[in-house]
Amino acid sequence: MEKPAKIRDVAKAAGVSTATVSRALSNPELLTERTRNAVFEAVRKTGYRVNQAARNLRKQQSGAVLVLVPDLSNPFFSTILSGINSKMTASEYSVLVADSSVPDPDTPLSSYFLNARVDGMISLDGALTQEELNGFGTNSANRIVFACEWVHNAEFASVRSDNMHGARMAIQHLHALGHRNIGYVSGPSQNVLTQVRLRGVLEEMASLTMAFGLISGLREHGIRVPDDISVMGFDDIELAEHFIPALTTIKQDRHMLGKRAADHLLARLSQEKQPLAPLIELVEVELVNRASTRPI
Amino acid sequence: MEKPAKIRDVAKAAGVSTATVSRALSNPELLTERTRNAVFEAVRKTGYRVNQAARNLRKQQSGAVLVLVPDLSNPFFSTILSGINSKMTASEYSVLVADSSVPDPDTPLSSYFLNARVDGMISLDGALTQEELNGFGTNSANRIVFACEWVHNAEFASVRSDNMHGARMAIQHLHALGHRNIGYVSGPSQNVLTQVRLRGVLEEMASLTMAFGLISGLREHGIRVPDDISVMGFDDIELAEHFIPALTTIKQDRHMLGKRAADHLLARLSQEKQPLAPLIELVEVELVNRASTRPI
DNA sequence: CTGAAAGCGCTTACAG
DNA sequence: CTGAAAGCGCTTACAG
Repeated sequence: MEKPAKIRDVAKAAGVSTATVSRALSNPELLTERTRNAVFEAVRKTGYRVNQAARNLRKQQSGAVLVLVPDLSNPFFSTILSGINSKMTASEYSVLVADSSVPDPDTPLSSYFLNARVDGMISLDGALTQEELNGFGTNSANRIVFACEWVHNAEFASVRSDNMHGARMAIQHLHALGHRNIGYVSGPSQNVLTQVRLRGVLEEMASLTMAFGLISGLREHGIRVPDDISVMGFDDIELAEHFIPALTTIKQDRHMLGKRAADHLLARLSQEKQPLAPLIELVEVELVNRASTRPI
Repeated sequence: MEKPAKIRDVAKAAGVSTATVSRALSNPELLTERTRNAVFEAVRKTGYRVNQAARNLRKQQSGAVLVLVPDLSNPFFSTILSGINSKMTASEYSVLVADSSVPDPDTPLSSYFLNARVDGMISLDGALTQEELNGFGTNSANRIVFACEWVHNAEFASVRSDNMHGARMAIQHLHALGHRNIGYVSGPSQNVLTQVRLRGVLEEMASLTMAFGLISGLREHGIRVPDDISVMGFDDIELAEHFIPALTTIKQDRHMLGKRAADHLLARLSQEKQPLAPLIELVEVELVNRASTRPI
C-alpha cells in the first residue's frame, strides 16, 4: 500500500530537478539523451504516473470535453456519441457526458465551463436556449460544435446530414418505381414549435419509428406494404433491416456525424487564438433499398 | 473579456480571508450569518465560480467516475449508461465514458485511475482480464462496480438481472399456453468461450435480435409465428413491440441496472476507509406478453 | 541543456 | 468564529 510516486520522487531517483523530469515527459527533445534516459529509468523504477489534475491546473485546462446528448438511452444519439468517442479516444481529451433529459437545477450546463471542468462541448441538442448559450461566455463559439442538431444562432459550427439530398433521393426512388401519389409523414420544419416536435420524434427513435408505426397502422386497416403502398424511412437504425417488411430508408451516417464534429472541436481547441469562421459541414446520406418499396 | 474571479477576489470584495470564503461555500454553518452573507454578496458581485480542478487537486480527488461500455452505439448498453447518468447527475461526480471496442494502446484503462482522472468506475464489460483488473491497484474493490456483466473474480460488487427467475417465467408462460416442446436458442453460459460469444450477441443487439432473426428465418421456411410456433425473447429493447408480430419477452430493467450500480459506487466512494463486503444485487425481470406467443 | 523558484486556485490543519 | 500559512503535484518563464 505505497503512496504513488510524485515528480519529486522521480527527480530524486534520477538525480535531476523536477523541471527536468517534467521536460523529459513533455518535451524530451530538450534534454540530452543521457539525462533523458536517466529520467526514463527513474520513472520505470518508481512506477511514476503523472497526476492529470495537477498538470491541468497548472496548464489552465481541464483535459476533458463535454458531450451533451438529448437522451442517452436513444440509439439515434448514442451512435453519434460513439463516433465522437472514437475520435476523442485518440486525443488527449477525456469524454464527459450529460443528458439534457435529466434535469439538474443545481448544475446548469454552463457550469461545466465556468467551473473549469471541460475545455469544449459537442452538443447533439439543438434546443438550447439563447440564455443557456450566453452562459457559456464570450469565447464559446470556439469551444462548442453542434452535431446532427443545431441552433439557429449562426456563430456555432455544426455538422449535419445532407437532409436535402436525402429527401431528393427518396422522391426520385419512389418516382422511378412508378409512384405518382407520394405522401410525406413528418414533423420537422424550421419553426420553433416543430423543432420541439422534431425533438419528440427523435426521442421516440427517429423518424424510422414513424415508418414502423405507419406500416403497423396501415396493416391494421388491411392495407399491405409494399403490395398496396410503398413506405420508406429516413434514418437507418439497426433494426430497419429486421423489420418485416425490411424498410427502405435514407441512411444517415450517425457515426460519421460524431467523428466529424469531434474533428472540428479538436481543431478549434488546438488553435483558439483567433476566432474561427463558423462552419456548416454536410455529411452524405445514402439510399438503402429493401422490401418496403416496390414498383407499382 | 474579464478574467474569471478567483477566491482571492471574493475575499478582497468581502473583506475576509480566502479561508473564510472557502468555508462559506463548503461549510457555511461554521460562519456567523453576518460573515456568510458578506461572502455570498461578494460571490454574487464578482460572479465567482469555484475552479473544480484546483479544488480536486487540493482534496486529492478527481470528482469523476468512469463508465466502461462494451459498445456505446448499442442501445442495450447505452440504456444502462443512461440509468447510471441519471444518478450521477444528482451527485457531485461527473461521468466520463470509455468504449472497450475502441482500442487505445496509449491509454490503458488503469491509467484513468493511475493518472488520477477518476475516483471510481462502473464497468458494463465483463470481459476484463485479470491483468487489467490488477492494474487498478489494491483498493480497486472499493472503487469498481459491475453492472449487467461481471467478472468471476469475486471481490467486485455487481448488479445483474435476475436471469434465473426470467428463464423460469418464460418456461412457465409457454407451458401454461400448452407448449410441451420448448427449444432454447442462446449462447451464454459460464465458461470463458461462451462469455466471448455472449459479448458478441450483446454487440449484435442482445438476444432479442436472435428472436427477430429466428422469426425471419422461420418465416423464410414457411413457418408462421405465432400460428405454427410461439417465440419469445429475453430483453425488451425498444422495438420489440413494433416488430411484427410484437414479441413476447422477458424484460430486463436496464435503466435500473445502471441506477443501482451508480448507487453502490457512490456508497463505496463515500466510505472507502474499511473495505466493503462484496455484493451481488439482482434486479427483477418481468414478462411482457405480446403477440409472438399464443395457446397451442 | 538544466535548475531554483514561482505559481496554477483551491482547502485545511493550526493557532488564536 | 476567523486568519496566516502550508501545500495538493505539477509546468514554465527566467537565469545561467
